[in-house]
Amino acid sequence: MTELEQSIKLKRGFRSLREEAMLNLVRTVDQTQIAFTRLFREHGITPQQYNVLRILSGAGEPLPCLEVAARMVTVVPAITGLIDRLEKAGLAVRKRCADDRRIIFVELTPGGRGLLKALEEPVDRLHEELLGQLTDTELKTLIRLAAKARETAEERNGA
Amino acid sequence: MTELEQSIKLKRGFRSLREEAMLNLVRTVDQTQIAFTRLFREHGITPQQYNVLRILSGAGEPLPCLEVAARMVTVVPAITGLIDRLEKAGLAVRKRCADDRRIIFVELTPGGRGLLKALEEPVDRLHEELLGQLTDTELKTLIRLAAKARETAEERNGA
DNA sequence: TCCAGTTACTTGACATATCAACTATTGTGT
DNA sequence: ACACAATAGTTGATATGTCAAGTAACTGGA
Repeated sequence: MTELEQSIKLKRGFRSLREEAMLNLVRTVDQTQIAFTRLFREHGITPQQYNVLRILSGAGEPLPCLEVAARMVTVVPAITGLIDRLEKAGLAVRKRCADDRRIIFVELTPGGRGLLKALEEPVDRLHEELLGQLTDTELKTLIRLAAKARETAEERNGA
Repeated sequence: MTELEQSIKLKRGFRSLREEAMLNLVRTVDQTQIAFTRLFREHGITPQQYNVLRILSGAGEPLPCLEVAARMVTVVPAITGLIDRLEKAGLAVRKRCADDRRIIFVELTPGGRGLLKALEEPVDRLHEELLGQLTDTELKTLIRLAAKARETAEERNGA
């Protein structure tokens, strides 16, 4: 396909097919995150707080602060305030490690575990609702292409 | 185990194919936005500020504050501070409308226009670099599936 | 033992997003 | 003309993300 043919097919405002793809991805994630943010807010937490709870639950054991941050896309300093707020909300607690006093473990409280349990079904339902129009085949294609699309970025960002 | 499961070190699998797709999308957008954020920072602006400049440039004329916000995924109150900072940086200016004194137009300054011009080539190059591994066919598929994936969300969010 | 480097976090400054509430201005109905 | 609703934006409180810089604790080598 020539450059001209390509440019003709471009929707107004996009400088290239790649830019169009990028902006489509960003908008899709933005829109879906808005829906999840609202769901979480109904339960008194933010998406990031939910991520921390989910990671702690998935690990099945207390994790060091930085380990939690590493499993999120979150930058290190941000984890401090995040855990501060979870602690204030009674959903998690900090526990200093006896062996290495630099390390501070984060642990789910029963309250945190209960909230996660209560969110399981609504979260599943929202995933179903938001992506319900896509067939399994389409979902697999989307997963494959999204993974391919971030390969270069992950290398550059040192993932 | 998929690449994403490895990279975020989930011990249990995804709860559903839809969740896997969702987390893949989020992860991809996060990673690519990190790269763009760095590029913009080298030029002294943030991704959001770039978006405002790009919208004003695309419109070709001054736009009301809320019109700018409407063209972004940005919530109304956030646009105020965003424009404050652009104004302070000398990249845009506010101009009160004479006909309807409630409306405040935002306009690019020559400096803002110049910055956009300087960013054109690096931004194109970054799009090329990040998504260069995807063929045109794959890009089109990705665009189509991403659009389909956000249909429900946009309806729910009143887009 | 002591010091320099590393590691695990925390803090501070700033940009942004969210919602609710507020001001200023305009339009509308009576 | 007056009361009230609608519109355009701003402000304030809170949550989060970014980087740079700081603190506390461990580690390895002279």
